[in-house]
Amino acid sequence: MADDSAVVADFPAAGHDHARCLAGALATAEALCRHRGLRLTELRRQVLELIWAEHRPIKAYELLERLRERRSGVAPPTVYRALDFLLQEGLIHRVESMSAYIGCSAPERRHPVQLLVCRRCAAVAELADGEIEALLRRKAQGLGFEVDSATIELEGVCPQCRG
Amino acid sequence: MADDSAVVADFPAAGHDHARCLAGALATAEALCRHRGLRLTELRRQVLELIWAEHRPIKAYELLERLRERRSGVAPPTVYRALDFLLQEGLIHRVESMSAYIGCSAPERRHPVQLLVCRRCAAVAELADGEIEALLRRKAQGLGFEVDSATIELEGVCPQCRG
DNA sequence: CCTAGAATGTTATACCGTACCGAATATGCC
DNA sequence: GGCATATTCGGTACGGTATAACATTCTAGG
Repeated sequence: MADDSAVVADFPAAGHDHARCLAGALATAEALCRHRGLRLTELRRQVLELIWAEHRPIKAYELLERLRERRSGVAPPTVYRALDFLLQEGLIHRVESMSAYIGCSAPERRHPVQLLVCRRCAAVAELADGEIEALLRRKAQGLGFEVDSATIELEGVCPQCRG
Repeated sequence: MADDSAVVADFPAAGHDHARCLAGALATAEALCRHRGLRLTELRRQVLELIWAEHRPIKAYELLERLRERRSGVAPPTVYRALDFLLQEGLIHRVESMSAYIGCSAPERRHPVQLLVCRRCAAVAELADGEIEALLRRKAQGLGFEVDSATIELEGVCPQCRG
């Protein structure tokens, strides 16, 4: 049980209940914002919901389309502002290698983030592995470099797609 | 000497000789392409030269501007094609977090890449650390995930900027 | 209420990257 | 050399990503 808490979100299994984890994520976000004195407005909540509904990385302009089915006259800045807020509060992550966004599975605490992205089905697993974090920090320190943040993304094939 | 070869390129020191490492990089690229039976055309050589001349991550459209000072009628695809070739052959790396490109300091052999990017001066150090690679692979394997490639970028402050 | 700050609406534009097609150039074969 | 073939390059047009700047609306607190 040395690093049991490292896996924040495994790849979704076959019988995985989407609706349930969506509801859970929204509830957590609501609680978290209340606790931090922030406003999870209707817009922000809708964007977060659309992201979790996908349960895969989703692109900003895809969100824009979906949002337009619910609200009229939504323009890019509207989406990007909501994304900025959610990123800021650690409620979502940006997948750099895809220019896309995905819900964070453990937003209540700040944690290092390592993403495993399947190149077949685009499913994502999320790690918050302290051992990786520590090793990277140690290596950087060896060069006198002080790490502020890290982008760690592994592309490969998930267990489901390996069959 | 467990991991002495991990640091491929440290942050450039004060008295660092730009011209020399540019020349070295071009010579290496030339040798490497000859060895692989590939054509380091004038265009590709010029793009590689512009990237190394900067010695910092440089953006595609910045390269485009610089190229236009030497050639007439250069359009985006011209630059991107050259970049694709150089990326393919491991002669340069893409810095995902900046949408920019930087020369690889050890192109002769394929290696894992970890980049340390200074958020003050944008200087970059390059690691090819097998220990990091192995740890990531091991963690991924724990989830049944098979890693094909990785994007590892650390943002922070370099020793020079820390003063 | 009233007001200051936050959030959102709206327009326009900058930046990053690619599909596609045709021209030029290099390479291998006779 | 002359020819067919494949690679590379020029150039147009466009699509995807993101933000600047300013107007408007909403919200919380006095």
